[in-house]
Formats: sequence, structure tokens, C-alpha cells
Amino acid sequence: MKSSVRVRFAPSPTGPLHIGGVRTALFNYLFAKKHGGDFILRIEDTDQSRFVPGAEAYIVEALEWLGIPFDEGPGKEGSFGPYRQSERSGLYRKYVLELIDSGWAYYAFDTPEALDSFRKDSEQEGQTFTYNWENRERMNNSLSLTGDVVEERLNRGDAYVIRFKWPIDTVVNLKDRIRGDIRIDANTLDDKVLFKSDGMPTYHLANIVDDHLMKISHVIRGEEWLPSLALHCKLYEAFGWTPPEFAHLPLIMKPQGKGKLSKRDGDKLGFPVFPLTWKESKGYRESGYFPEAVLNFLAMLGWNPGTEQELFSKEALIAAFDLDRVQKSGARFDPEKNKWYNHQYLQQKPVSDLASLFRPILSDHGVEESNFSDTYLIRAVGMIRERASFVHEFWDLGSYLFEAPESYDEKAVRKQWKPETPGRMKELASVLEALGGFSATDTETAVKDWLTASGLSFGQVMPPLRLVLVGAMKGPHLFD
RNA sequence: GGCCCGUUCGUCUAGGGGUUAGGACGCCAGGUUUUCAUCCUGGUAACAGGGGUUCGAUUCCCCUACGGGCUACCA
Repeated sequence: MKSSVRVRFAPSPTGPLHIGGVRTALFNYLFAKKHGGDFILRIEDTDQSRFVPGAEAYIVEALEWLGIPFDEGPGKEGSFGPYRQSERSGLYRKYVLELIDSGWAYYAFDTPEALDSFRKDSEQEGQTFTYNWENRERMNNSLSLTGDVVEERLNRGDAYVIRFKWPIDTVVNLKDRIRGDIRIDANTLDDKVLFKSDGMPTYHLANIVDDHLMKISHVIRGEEWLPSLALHCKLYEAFGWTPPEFAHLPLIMKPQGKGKLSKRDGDKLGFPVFPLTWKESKGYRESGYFPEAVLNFLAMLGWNPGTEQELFSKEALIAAFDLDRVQKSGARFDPEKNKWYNHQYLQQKPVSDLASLFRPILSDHGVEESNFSDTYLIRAVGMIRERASFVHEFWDLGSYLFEAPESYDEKAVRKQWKPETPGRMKELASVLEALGGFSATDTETAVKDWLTASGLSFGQVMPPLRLVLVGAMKGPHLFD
């Protein structure tokens, strides 16, 4: 039997995709692929005022870089398109009208100013104004106004919104895949706007209509949506549709301090929060992270396989992923562990891949391609990679393999450079020169023989030799 | 304020009525490298508090505290 799992990632193009969004996309993707289903990208751009040019392209490119490809979406039309809500705008009105006919919704003519003043008044009395059963009869809407008046105002072209009408004294029983059963007293909820005065649906309406039309089977989204779950479920009921299953993911929190992770944390603590560079904010890609490492790290934030395995390829994640093992509470973002993952993946990469990644960095530092051979480059990278977490660290770790040091670490000079050292180095140089060829074993025996012959110790010679060669007390085994 | 969700080492987490509460990151120490880093070994460190239920609770229930989210004609 063909599985009918269809999930969607539904960002709104108001800016770059942030790391929390990436994780939501990832979990959706893993779940879909685990069950042989489809992963859909839907752009929720019903709020024209918050539209940011380039954001959609950014999201698409980011998902591609990360290796979270969508099966259907803008530019990959399946049979449920279009996948931009702005291009579907004509289709929502019909559905709200249906709700009005069935008594689940009503017109409201209250101006934003009027609502504002109601809210302010309530606030002064230490109360919260809620547009619901308590107040709707005294507001300007098709519940309080006579049918004639409503019709007249509608015909006149008065601005209106359409609100959901919560039935009085109802309890909504919710089921969340991660959180279990939740009971909500609908009297505490407000009559949410479903259709805006600009003729566009709000998130709530568009979301339900599209999920239904696109045959979404599971809605996997951030915990910030949990409070609207009651509305969404009731909306399915009002339309007479069977709802999908819901799973609300825990949020990703700041590494330090309170609240959820934000762009500022990245700036402050010096780690990326966006997959790709966006304006002044450097992305994961540009910072030298491997997409596999980012994915692996993110997967372990709020989920775990129940075993002690930490390193997962994408395929392994798909095989192991299970919504039932998703955590309930928010997870603090740990930039250090993220780096550790990158280190792990760097060690696994073929040296030749790393070498090609290193090439442009060498040329940035003015090292010409003609100055080294492929085999030399590969050997060099092989030698320094194990101490690196990022390819860009290769330069600091091994610049001396490509150009002679121009300066010497002062502290090391003070400690290692004695009056007799220059003479010894000269002598050692001629010993090595006499050798003819340079191999790790040959040089090592030659140096050792010379050491014994001249009665010098390793410690008297090797550290200054390293200083001469490298410029500092760092680097791989000297004879290598 | 109201509503909802949550709470195991500093962090990510495993576990589950009787365990020396396990792993990973970080940190510390030792080893390797007469270098730095890596690596290896070891160590540090946790069941928020109070009531129940129970022979027994970190595990189940309740309360409190704390944390988080939502409370827009934004998503």
C-alpha cells in the first residue's frame, strides 16, 4: 500500500530562514522520507506589508544547500499548486463565505482604532479585552447589527474582516503527537480574524484551507503554534474536513540567558544563525560549516535516537527518525557542539575534497597554483586536517608549508633562540643538505646521527629547528 | 494579567517504581607528541521544591516555584 504521508514546510518570506526554521523543515523532511512521503514547500505570503524581496529565493537556496530538497513547491509544481499563497488568494473567499453561511463566522466592521481603544480601556481596568462571547454583542458586527444594516454596509463597501465565531461553553479536546492530550476551554479564546479587510486570508484560514487542499497528512511545526491549535482543529470541524495529525516541536533557545534563539545571539556570541549569508549576517555556508554537520547537529537538538549514536548521515537520520522521540521542552543552542560536529565531518571527508576547498583560500593568501603540485597539496592537507574544525583554519595551521614564515613567534624566540643556536642550525642545515633527498625517515636518522655525534640533545635542537621552519611552536611532526 | 506547554550534570540528552542515574559537548587532570592541536585514558557535575500514593519514588498524582510560548486585520 502506498503511504499517503504528505508534510509541508510553510515559511513566510519575511527574511532569511533562521536556524529554528531549518530544524522544522528538517524534521518535516525526515518524517516524510521515513514514511516514503512527500515534503512540500509552501510560501505563506498573505501579509503583503511584511514581504521581503529575495526572501523566498533565499529559502529555496538554503534548503538546497542544506540537502533538504522539497518534492513540491514553487518552481517544482506538483498537482496541488500553486504553492505561493499570494497566487492562491482568489480561492479563500469562497471558504470563509461558507463559514458565514453555516454560522461559524461573521462580518466585523470595527476599525483598528476602535479595537485599540477597547484594548486600552480594558488595560486601564487591569483587564484584557477579548473579542469573543463576552464582547461581540456590543461590537460592530453582523451579530449585533441587523441584517439590513449589514447588507447595506457591505454594499457600500465598508471595510470589514471576517471573524471565527467560537461557540459558547465548549471544550476542545486536542491531540498532539508530541504533547499528548490537551483540553482547552473555548471561552478563553478570542474570535480570530480569518479574512482581512485587504481581501487576503489570515494565516489561520489559509493554512487550514491549503493543508486540506494539498492533502497534508501531518502538520509538524514550532511550539509557537500550539495556542492556535484549538482554532485550527475547530476550523476543520466547521468545514467538515478530517484534520491532519499535529506535532508541535520544542523551540530552540538562546545559548545563554532567556528566551528563544535570535539573530542577536549569533552576533553577540559569534556564531551563524542563518544557513546562508544575509546582509551583514554571515551564514553557516560562508563560515565553513558542512551542511551535513549542521543537519546532524540540528537533528540532535530536540530529538535523539534512544541509542548512544551521535553521528548520523542524512540517510541514517531518515531511518532512525521518529516523532515519538522528540523532546517536549526547549533546547538551548550550543555553538560549541555545533563546531564539534563540523570537526567530525571534516575528519571524514576525503582529503581531495578538502584540498579543493583549500585551493581558493591559498590563492586568497597569494599562493600561486604553480607553486605546488596536487600531490603536495593533498599531503599537506592530510597532515593538518586532523587538528582543524574548518577548512579555513588550514591556513593558520599550515601556511609555512606554502610560504616561508615572515615573522617568528616572539615568546618562542625568547625561549628557544640561544647565542649558540644559529651555529647549530647552520651545521644542521649542511647535514641535511648533504643528504641529497628529503624523506621523513632519512632526515630523522640523519638528524639523530648528527645529534649523537655532536653530543646534543633533541631538546636543544628540535624546538629551534621548528621555530626556523614554522615560525612558531606548532604544527605536525617535524620530520613529516 | 489570562491561556497553554514544559522542568535529569553548565549544555544536548538516555533511563525509569528498588540503577554505582548512562552517553556526548564543555571544563579539569594524566598519557602520546621533547611543539601546538588532534587523539587516548581518567575526573568534575544532575533527577527544581513541597506534599501525597507506595514496603520503596528521580520515575505515578497534586501544589508551588521556575522556564518557555501565545495573547495583532504577523506568520
